[in-house]
Amino acid sequence: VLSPGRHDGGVTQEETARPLGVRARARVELTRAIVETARRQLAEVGPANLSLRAVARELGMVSSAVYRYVPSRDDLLTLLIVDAYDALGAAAEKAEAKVPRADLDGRFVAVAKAVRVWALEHPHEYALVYGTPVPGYAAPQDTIGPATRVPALLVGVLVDAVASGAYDPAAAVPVPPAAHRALGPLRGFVPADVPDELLVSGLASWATVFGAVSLELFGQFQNVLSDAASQREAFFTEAMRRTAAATVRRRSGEPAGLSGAAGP
Amino acid sequence: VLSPGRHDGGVTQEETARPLGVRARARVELTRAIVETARRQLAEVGPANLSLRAVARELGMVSSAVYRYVPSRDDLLTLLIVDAYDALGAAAEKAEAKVPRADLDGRFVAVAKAVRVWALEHPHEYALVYGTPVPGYAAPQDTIGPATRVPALLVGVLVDAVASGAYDPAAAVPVPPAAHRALGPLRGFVPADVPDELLVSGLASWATVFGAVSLELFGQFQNVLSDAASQREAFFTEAMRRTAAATVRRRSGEPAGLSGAAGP
DNA sequence: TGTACATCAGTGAACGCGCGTTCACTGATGTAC
DNA sequence: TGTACATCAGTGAACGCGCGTTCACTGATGTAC
Repeated sequence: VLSPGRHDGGVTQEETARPLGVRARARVELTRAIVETARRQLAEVGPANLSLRAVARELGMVSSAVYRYVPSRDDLLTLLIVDAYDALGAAAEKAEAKVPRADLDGRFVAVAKAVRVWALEHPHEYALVYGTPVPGYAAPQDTIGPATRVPALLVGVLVDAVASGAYDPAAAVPVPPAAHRALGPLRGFVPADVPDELLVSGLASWATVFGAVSLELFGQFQNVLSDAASQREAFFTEAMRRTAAATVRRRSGEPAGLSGAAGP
Repeated sequence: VLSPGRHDGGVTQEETARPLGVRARARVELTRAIVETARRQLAEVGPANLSLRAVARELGMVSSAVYRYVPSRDDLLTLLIVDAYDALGAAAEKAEAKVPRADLDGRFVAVAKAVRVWALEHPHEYALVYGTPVPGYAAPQDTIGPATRVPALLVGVLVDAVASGAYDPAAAVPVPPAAHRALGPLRGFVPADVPDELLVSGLASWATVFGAVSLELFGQFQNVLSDAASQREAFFTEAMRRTAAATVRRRSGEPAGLSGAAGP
């Protein structure tokens, strides 16, 4: 019943140096159980229908008891959002790490495919973080760190494209001033030798990944793509390959995915 | 109070040849008023919190009276979904029609910008159709027609790219067999001389458009892009321009947006 | 080692709210002769 | 043109449900002397 989760229930080894007593241990485990159960129910009924009372019911406790462990429904949502970002980020990182560093397109495609697979396996958790925001819920600071794990991988590919010389910054076409200014916050995380052009393309590719996953997951591919899972996967892979080729652009002269296709 | 809407309340001139009596006219107008009010409330509270009772309240009628006009909450949602698709489709068509036919990139960018502007102006209506599906609601057949208006514009651009010779089908790189098979349903609407490659790129661009809009609307660009509306618009435009250039590919030798950037 | 007190977990009832939908009924509007 | 009947709009009450959150309370576990 008390399966291990990804949370500590607010009591950490760091905070209390001495070994945990019976009560403290029970608190940690019950908090985990609550989050775990909430995640299970989230997967069943979706973010909108997730309720504290139902979680309490499944755990055999009275609804008010949950408030000993979680201050409110919103806080429970925050825990689940952080978990979802972390799980998705971990899946993407694992997939990306398996690809040789020099294979930039491969790394991008690996991230994209990992996102898609995770989303198909956890549709409601995906919807929780990338779908319509839960009404009345405002994401606190805690969520922004975990949220950046996937984008960080994509930025890594862009950085390596420049570092390895696969992309030639000197050939970059400048973006309009207003668009340049829009990139301000992102500049805080990206080295200056990655040109604006590459950032814009990178963000567009990010949009392509999540757009494709969301369109598929939210049913927009009905009557457009076949229902066969393997065919959809093949389509997605092909689309991402071409997106990668068009994003991580080669230096002049070298063959480049889509560009190469336009050649003689 | 009884403002004109986009619905007819189930009683059309075609069905009843004779001029509408007082009762029939009142029925039409009240049904319109209900849908109109529902749309207003949708814009305020979002799809999840839309309720029949609240609509009735605003119209000064008792909640059960609404059932004379709308069979159930789901049917009301369907009406709103159809309306949203139609409104978005109309906005996109209007913007696209202003661009010279030969300017393929311009047509794509016009559609993309229209989608974004409409989405920013009607965030909840956008979420209703492109966000997380409403739990427990299954979209009926009525919605698939209106849903295709925007994609149809993009397909039009692809078709014209081939027809005008801007894109050379002979140079197309074939897609893997499984991906080809995935495109089956879409093939029903697209001429055979549009190669698979172009369909894949087109769908990816579609994903880029809605991905970028959704990421922005659902808050994923926080800490990434500046908050300034004009800068965000400039970024979006630039991203879409480059996406268009990478999608509607030129025949060999001609300068092409991003490809041109890689040249000497 | 034992005792007195403080802390905490969990209970059960309640508050106040909102929802979709049904149903018997009244009274007005339309229709057929 | 007038009358009898059928249709329909809208009412008001009710059913049955679920939710988040608060609060006074009991009883068990921990802590300090």
